[in-house]
Amino acid sequence: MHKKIMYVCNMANSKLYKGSLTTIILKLLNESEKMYGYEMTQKVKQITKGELNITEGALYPALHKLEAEGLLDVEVKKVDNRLRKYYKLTEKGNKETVSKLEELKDYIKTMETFMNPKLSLE
Amino acid sequence: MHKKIMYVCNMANSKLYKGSLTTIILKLLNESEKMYGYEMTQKVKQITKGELNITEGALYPALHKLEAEGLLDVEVKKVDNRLRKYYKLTEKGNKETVSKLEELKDYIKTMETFMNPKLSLE
DNA sequence: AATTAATACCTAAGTTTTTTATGCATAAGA
DNA sequence: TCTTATGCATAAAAAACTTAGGTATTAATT
Repeated sequence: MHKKIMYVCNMANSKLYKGSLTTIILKLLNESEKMYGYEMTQKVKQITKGELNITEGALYPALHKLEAEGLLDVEVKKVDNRLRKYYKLTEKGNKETVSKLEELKDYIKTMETFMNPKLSLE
Repeated sequence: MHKKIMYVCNMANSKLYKGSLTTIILKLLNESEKMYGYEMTQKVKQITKGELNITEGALYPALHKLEAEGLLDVEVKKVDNRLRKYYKLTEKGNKETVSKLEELKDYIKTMETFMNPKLSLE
């Protein structure tokens, strides 16, 4: 009747993943053309070899928000008598993806500056 | 009497910096031995050429938390009749810094996997 | 001389994002 | 038959940050 509760490892135990979920979703859709939520959780787990597990409690609200903002389009399909909600990027979503990936690059560059501060200071 | 309100640019307009403030603080103290809060905001602005501005509303509570966790020690000094609270890493803080920088490296590596997914997938 | 900007600390309300903990339903496997 | 996997969802709580104040001293500008 009741589901067994077992949490594995959310967001790699690291707070750094906070704020990057949107970027991850957009990049996944940029690669795969169309995906459904559950598929994204599995794909991320696979790509990162289990290091990064996005939780459904974070994912679904995020998808709904992106849809409401006009960045994603949804298409519901029934496969094996089970519903799947396929998401894909809109025109606006494509632009936002480019911008988010730029931000990620900038973020990484900035944080690497902190890692090797000697290079940037006198 | 009243302070002019003028916000410049918080956290580089990017949500990605959420969750990285602690890492930034620890790394700054790892480099500089001891620093005070206001000095940190200026240092970060300088190092990132204005791209990243940490707000005091985020910084001070973060410093208090790190102190409460035993990662930082405080020493109050009066300079020019103005108070400064100098923070430095404790033994525990040094270890946490190593661990946080490891996490940052892992995070960057993982996110770069998303940027160049062809390399990691068949 | 008076106002503003800079230095230096602080906090509290509100927002956003994520975690945690559920809920429902079907299919597959042990 | 019971559990795991698939697939969606939400709601309360926690966490982190933004926004918007506040106090006080010193330096710079008007």
